[in-house]
Amino acid sequence: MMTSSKEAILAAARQSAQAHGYGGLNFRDLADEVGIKAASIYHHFPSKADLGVAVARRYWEDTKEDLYNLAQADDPLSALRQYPGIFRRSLESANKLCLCSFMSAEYDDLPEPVKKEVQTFADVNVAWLSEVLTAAGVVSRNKSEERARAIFAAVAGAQLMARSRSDISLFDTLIESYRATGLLPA
Amino acid sequence: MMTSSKEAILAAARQSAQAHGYGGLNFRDLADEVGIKAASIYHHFPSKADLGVAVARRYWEDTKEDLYNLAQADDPLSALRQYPGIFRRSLESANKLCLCSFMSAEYDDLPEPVKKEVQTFADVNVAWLSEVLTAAGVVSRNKSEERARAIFAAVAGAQLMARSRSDISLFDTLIESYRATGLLPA
DNA sequence: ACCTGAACACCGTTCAAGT
DNA sequence: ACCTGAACACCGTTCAAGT
Repeated sequence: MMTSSKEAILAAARQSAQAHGYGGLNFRDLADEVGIKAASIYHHFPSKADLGVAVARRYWEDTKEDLYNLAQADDPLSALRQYPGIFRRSLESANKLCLCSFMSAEYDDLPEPVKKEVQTFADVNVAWLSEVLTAAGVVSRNKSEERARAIFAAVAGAQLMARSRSDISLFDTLIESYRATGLLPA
Repeated sequence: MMTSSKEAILAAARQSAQAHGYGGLNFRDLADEVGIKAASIYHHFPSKADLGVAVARRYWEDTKEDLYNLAQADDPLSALRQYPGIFRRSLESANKLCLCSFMSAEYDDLPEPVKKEVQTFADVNVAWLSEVLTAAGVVSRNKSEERARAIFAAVAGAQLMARSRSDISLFDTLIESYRATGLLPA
């Protein structure tokens, strides 16, 4: 299976951005990883902003597919209960953060088109949660989006806190607390 | 009222770190703001790591005092209801993030002593919440710390999401949702 | 199309010198 | 004590030029 330089750059950039953010993303290390020179990256992505857009877009596209598969494979309530697992997997993978959480922190220094992709990531999550919450009968349709936002923000916060202690079990405990208090369905 | 250079550096560094993170903090811009030269900062802080430690420590010290005052001025339940206001004020101030949320994202690239201060910030918040939750009779003592962590993580997540849309009203809505679901007392 | 050398801008840091 | 100009080594970013 042949992997193009462009795809290899995209994959490496995603890993780096989840660990070091958009600001911490650097072309020399990225190039080393891919096996080309830093300047060569500019042939595939005209600027760092373009790379940032491509990485963030691919990120929400992949997440959207994961969420779709989750909803296909299971009933709404089961799918909902597995949702935090997506954020857990980032922590399992070298204590990495959701790309869009990191970029939300970096909001002030993000090129405008990158900001848009970050917001789309949130939109994709909220739309999916909203749909599944309604289908599972957890909330009425007119309250589902508000609840979806609350869940998304809280799960992202749990991931951030767990990362700051390199402690996945803390993430699990937080999610359990969200269930115990009623933010997430038990 | 005379402000020493050291205090001025500390204040400016805090503002910058809340907007751009530890990585985005740079001595030349900082010096400009204070009205001295970059090299002069080293007279007060021997290295960037030392400045980072000082900023983070001062940050949790100030927060600890704010929390103490909050608990002094009001009954436990009122104090608890005002807790999210601390995070709201950062957003009001040029859409800034909690310093320690930003540094949690940057965890991989933080000097070890800075990581410690970031964790202390979380500890201070959790200890205060735990105390107030118990005093307000919201939870039993043996469950208060778990609940305190959940609230801290969720409120930090709400601030992060609101920042990514530059929308304080989103923060307010999220907090209201936490109240409606029972994570926070109504 | 795909890649690179070399330059540019900027960073944290140091240090001898100035007040 | 407190500050600075100038320099250092390094690194991210860019572009004109190579194949």
